[in-house]
Amino acid sequence: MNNTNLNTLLHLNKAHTALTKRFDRGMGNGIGFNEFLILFYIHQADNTQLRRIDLAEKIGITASGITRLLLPMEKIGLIQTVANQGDDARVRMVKITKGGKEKMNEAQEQLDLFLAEVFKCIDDKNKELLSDMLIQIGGKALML
Amino acid sequence: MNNTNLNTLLHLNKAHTALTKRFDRGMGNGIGFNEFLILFYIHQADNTQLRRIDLAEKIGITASGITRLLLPMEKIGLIQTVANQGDDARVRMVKITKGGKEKMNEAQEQLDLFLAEVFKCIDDKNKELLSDMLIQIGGKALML
DNA sequence: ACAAAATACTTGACAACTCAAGTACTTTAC
DNA sequence: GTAAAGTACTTGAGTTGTCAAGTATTTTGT
Repeated sequence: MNNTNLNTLLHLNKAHTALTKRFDRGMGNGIGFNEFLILFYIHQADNTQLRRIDLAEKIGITASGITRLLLPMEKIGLIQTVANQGDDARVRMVKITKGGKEKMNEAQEQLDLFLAEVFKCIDDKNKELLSDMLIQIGGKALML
Repeated sequence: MNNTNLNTLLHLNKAHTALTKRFDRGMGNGIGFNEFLILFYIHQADNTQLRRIDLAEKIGITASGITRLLLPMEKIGLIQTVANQGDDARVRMVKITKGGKEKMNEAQEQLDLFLAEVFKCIDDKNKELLSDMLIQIGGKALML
């Protein structure tokens, strides 16, 4: 038994650490991979703002982790907390600042160039298939 | 522009965190995912022993991280350091103990069951394709 | 209508790393 | 043959999270 499933997980783990660590040392311009993800997801959201808990769920860390990550980001001026304009007084919306948007764009440019190289040898059809499988895997893992 | 490459990375990131966190809370029987990987890779190696630096490279953390992770594992009796029997006095070989092997087998059984469920909806042909793509991606990321 | 459960966060204590620098060996180059 | 560079590892200090527990608010069930 070659244990294909486990080996796939091993390869997924290695690809992930290789990609994120490559980002952290050299592409982020001072921000880490998860900090980039935070900026990116906020920027994509309606009104460029998101609830902390949704952010946590999207990037796969705990609510407490989000609190910890956002604190220095707010001090540096990459994001800002918006007083709840909805009806729920528990939520604190996070919004991206102009400075945060600039930082994100810089990082994304470099990341796009890098990813283009990394994915160059994979054709579009397979790239789509890869994406779909990863979505399925991630979804299943959360359910079980 | 849908930015497919970046989206693929996002899905990869999410699948990875979902899988490893699922392992950490509930399947490891007290050991974390990286600790499991350490045991697994040592067990697979010739003579069931490995250099610390090779272990670090395999699981994608730094040499210093390995030192830090191995310390409590040796205290608990999952691994043991073997005096260098080679010619190089710098290396400290890590060997898996009987207890470590048992712990690994328990964890691997649970992990295999879990992974079988996660990968159930992906047929063998695509699973192989997925593995190959992940290997390519991980390799490329380290080179660039 | 109101107690119980759930949700959105924050906080203290701690785990799992990283980076830079240091030690101890080994290899390379002249 | 020896100085310089490289490799294998450890250590101190800091970062990036986690988990368990707490607060404040909202939802649910009766």
